[in-house]
Amino acid sequence: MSKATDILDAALELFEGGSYGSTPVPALAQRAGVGTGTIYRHFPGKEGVVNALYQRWKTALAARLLDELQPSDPEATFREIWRRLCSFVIEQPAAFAFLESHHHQQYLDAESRRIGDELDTAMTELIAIWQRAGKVRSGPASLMVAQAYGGLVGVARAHRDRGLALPADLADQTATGAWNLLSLQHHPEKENST
Amino acid sequence: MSKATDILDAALELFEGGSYGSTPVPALAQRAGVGTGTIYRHFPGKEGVVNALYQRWKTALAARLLDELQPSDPEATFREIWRRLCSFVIEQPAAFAFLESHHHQQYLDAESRRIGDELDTAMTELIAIWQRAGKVRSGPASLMVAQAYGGLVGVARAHRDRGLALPADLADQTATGAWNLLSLQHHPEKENST
Amino acid sequence: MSKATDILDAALELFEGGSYGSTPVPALAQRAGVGTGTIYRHFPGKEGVVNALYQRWKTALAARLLDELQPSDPEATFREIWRRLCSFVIEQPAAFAFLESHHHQQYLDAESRRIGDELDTAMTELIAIWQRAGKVRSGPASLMVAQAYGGLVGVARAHRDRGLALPADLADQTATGAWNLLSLQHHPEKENST
Amino acid sequence: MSKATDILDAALELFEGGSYGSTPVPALAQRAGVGTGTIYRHFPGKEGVVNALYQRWKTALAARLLDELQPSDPEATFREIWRRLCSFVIEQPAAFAFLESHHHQQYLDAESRRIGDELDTAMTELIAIWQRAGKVRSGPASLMVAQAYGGLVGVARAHRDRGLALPADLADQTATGAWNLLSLQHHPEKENST
DNA sequence: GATGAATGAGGCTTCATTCAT
DNA sequence: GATGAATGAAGCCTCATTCAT
Repeated sequence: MSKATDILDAALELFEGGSYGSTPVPALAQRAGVGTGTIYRHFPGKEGVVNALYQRWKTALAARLLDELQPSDPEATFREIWRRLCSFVIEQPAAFAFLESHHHQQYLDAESRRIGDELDTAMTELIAIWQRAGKVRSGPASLMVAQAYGGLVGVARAHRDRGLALPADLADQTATGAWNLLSLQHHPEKENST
Repeated sequence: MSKATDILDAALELFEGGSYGSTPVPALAQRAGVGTGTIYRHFPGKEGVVNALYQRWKTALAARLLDELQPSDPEATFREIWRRLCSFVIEQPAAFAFLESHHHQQYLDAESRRIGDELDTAMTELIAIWQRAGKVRSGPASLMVAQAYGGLVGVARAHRDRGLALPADLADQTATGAWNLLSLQHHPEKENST
Repeated sequence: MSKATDILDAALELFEGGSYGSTPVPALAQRAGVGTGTIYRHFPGKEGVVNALYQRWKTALAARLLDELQPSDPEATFREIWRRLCSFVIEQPAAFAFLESHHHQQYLDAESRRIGDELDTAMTELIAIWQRAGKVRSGPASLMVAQAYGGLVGVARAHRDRGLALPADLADQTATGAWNLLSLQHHPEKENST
Repeated sequence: MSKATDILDAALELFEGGSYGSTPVPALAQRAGVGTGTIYRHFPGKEGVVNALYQRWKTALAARLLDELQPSDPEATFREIWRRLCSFVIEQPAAFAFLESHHHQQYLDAESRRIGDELDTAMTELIAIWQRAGKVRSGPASLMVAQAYGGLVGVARAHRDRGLALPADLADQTATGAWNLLSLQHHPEKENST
């Protein structure tokens, strides 16, 4: 199985920036240190590689965020999830960037999409529960998740594209702001006045 | 010049989801209602089209955000920019999605990259100024920009990928949270206690 | 349409001997005097070429054998069909050899198989009618067709493979023998004695 | 040497229909119940297998037809050969089909071609002798052999391709017709009249 | 001797670009 | 200026063969 792992590791390096479409299979093989044909002994084809890679890391991310999560009050739970998410981003920025830049791409198969949606759904449902408990403001839960999660995606992309350093206390710097996206009431009447 | 505009409009529809690499030029020509050869009378090639499209919309976005911006206090200025940004997302979600999914792609030329960075830089400098004025918390300005801006990108992607409705008061729902990402102090010591 | 015809003509020359599987598409393009990509503008692919070729010649053969066939007594009708068949073999030996060496090959599509079976069926039914009229001996009609027709296939293959000359009076030399395959009673009791 | 025989038996099953070109060596190995590499311990390669198979069965066929053939008058001799030929077709239809569909294919080596031609030549010379003895009509002997032999090939192909049953008395049903192909005079002047 | 994972040359096909009309 | 048929370089993939086990 070492060859399959080598191939997936090489694929992560090469596909990370969204260059799946423009990376030839021989280039992937060379980076993995195997022959071109070896790719096809371990995966059904190029799409098989990108789907295996997506599933591998999306599963790892979901496990990281949700495994053995202790029940607690909403804000503490959110901060714990956020801390885990930031630790994943810091430890695996390439994998995180890959997952985001390949989300909902047309070459992902049904299983990849299912796994991808599963995490989204779990997060959105958590928010909805907290809304019913009065701990999160009203409004579309999926919009809040998208904004909070997207903020961290933006940070990861800035790291990859422009070399932004990821501080060790990333969670500390961003958790309060992220939680406020969910909990703080907005003041539409005031925002429209000048 | 109507043909060139038709081509760029067709390109926006086809490239939006990141399918630049897998869209054949003849398909672009057909969608634009012109002959294949006509593409090459108006653009140097396929990369020429995507670069022109990127520059067109990045320029439009920058103009929308910054033109005739009245000097005001930081929070009001931020809210005004945010309102303009949300109006752009709502009016041109395809263009916004295109800009994000093609950010820093390898086929973008130097001019496209320059224009892309220009807006990032302008935003980051604005934050830095506000930091020096004590209106924004300390920390890496580019990280804050990345998180706030990325949050809206996440919303736009959820709209495109999962059909999330973009509410008319999107700016109202998100501006306060976004501003807090920049202004609120975080409390690292508390986050580590439970 | 000239290019499509050029391609089919080249394909007949190259595929004739059963070498469909081992003829590269670029070789076919070169023989046809076109670029490799041009094949794919006129046919869905390599299998599309061999199917179009099969249907073209099988249709031509069927038309040659059956069009405007005057009703007559069985032997005269058989001799007329045989004469037409031999004229086809003499005029188009390559096409006849191609049809036989590709009969029932796995890459033939449903339409090709249908056309191929159609001619077989028409011939077998004609024999069956003549059997009921008492003009052809009893026994499996399809076996008789296979033997008579196969005899001419053997001649065509000997022409192709070993340079056997096809005499202008091929029909005269072979028609009586072919008719006797259908009409003469055999004498099993005598054949088994020594 | 059992492994070599297993490989040849598997090759006969797989190559019979003309699918030599499209059958991968690993598939052949699997059907034979041996490892892929084992093929190369017993044969020089894929072409070595098909040539060995061709020579094995062509030799077997020639031996069947000619061994211990008692001198007799031409018709009796022909009927004996024909009876042996039909028994081969009935007992080994796959081998007979294989021999015919691979006749004169380009991947056959010199030895295979020599053995293949040898049987053709022996038959043609027998006819020529009978012609000089006045027992067979005048005309190209190789054409007569081709037609008679080809008739049986047609029957065997109809068996394989369309499921035609091979009757136990195949020789009885076909021998007289086949002999008449050689012996009966044709009547060209009559065939042209109506 | 037997194996089958690994290889890479070569096959089929796509598509960005050209150019005669 | 506009067109789209033609092109061929380059991509994905197969499979005959090898060789370390």
